[in-house]
Amino acid sequence: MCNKMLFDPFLSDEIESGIPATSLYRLIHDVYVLLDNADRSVLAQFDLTPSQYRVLMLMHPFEGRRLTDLSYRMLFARSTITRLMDQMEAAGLVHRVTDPDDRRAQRVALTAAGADLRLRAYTAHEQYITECFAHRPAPEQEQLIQLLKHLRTSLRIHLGIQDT
Amino acid sequence: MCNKMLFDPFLSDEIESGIPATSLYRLIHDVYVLLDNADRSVLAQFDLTPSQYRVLMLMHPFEGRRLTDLSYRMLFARSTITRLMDQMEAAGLVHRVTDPDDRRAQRVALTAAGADLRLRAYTAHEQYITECFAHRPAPEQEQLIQLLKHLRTSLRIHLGIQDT
DNA sequence: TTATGATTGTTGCATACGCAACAGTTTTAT
DNA sequence: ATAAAACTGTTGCGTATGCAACAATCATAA
Repeated sequence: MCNKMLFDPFLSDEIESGIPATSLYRLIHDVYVLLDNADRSVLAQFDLTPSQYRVLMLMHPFEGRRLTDLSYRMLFARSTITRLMDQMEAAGLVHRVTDPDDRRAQRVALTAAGADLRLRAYTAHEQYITECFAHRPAPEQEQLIQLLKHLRTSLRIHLGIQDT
Repeated sequence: MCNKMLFDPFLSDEIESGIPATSLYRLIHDVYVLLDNADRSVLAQFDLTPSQYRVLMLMHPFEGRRLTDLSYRMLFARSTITRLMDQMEAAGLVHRVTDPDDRRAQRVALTAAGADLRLRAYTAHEQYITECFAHRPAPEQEQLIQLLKHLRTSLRIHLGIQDT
């Protein structure tokens, strides 16, 4: 992690287009990278990587979740989910249960410790994120949310299905 | 890469807050991931990874750039830049020159092949990105750009300096 | 001037992730 | 009923990245 105030990952001295799509793309990238870097430090306090945090948030508090289900939702390869679950199971956050209806499948569910960490991490993370955005007025945030929701929907439709 | 229409990385059945900051955070994440996945396939046509593409765009067409400079701009570790440059030098896209003013430093500059690829990749990528966003009306795109610019500035200020 | 500290790029090591292959299981087609 | 296809989770392997340590060089202080 190498930060100075100079962060400007896309400023090309030559190609600096005024093309809206490219500007938009760069902005989303920059904002994501900034947030991701910040995330890491907050979640490290709970010994969680961003991926572990995300999958923790996806766990149903009571029912188990299928690994494949998680991989679809996170856009991760199944093997990555397997390893994430290995880690989190070793850390005592989740436990695997074989699915009674499908003997191929596993279901992973939160342990008590997992549910506890989930809540604590969420609380801290949510507070941190709120601070990050606190410097922009509330109506602006709301407007951004609406616009990004439209964009996300549009992208999901436009970028159809691929395969493993 | 494991896509189905089901992409929903943050939909937690239990914790689904209406907190604006969290929604905003999730949206930015989701949009970034969608775009990043799409990126990869476009850039692969030029044998470029997203990182290689980014650093290519950062290269000055004539002058050399310091590796440290690139690492700051990309928020990458210096070692990562070293290896990126190793690859791109091997591919004949850039070449290293020792800095005459500072014998510690290297400057990397585009080769003719690098400049050529840079332009071709940029053109294709820009066109693709434009298509991705084409489903949202232009004024909406402009509005998003303005809001994200504010946000990026705010984040850069708020998330100050760390160190390696 | 010299000694101490900072900076530059590189390398070794660890981690996170995707892809391909696999065996076990279920589903579908014939 | 059975063969073919699809799906599930796992493992091996390759790649991308960060961190820590390092030598060479520069900058600063005494």
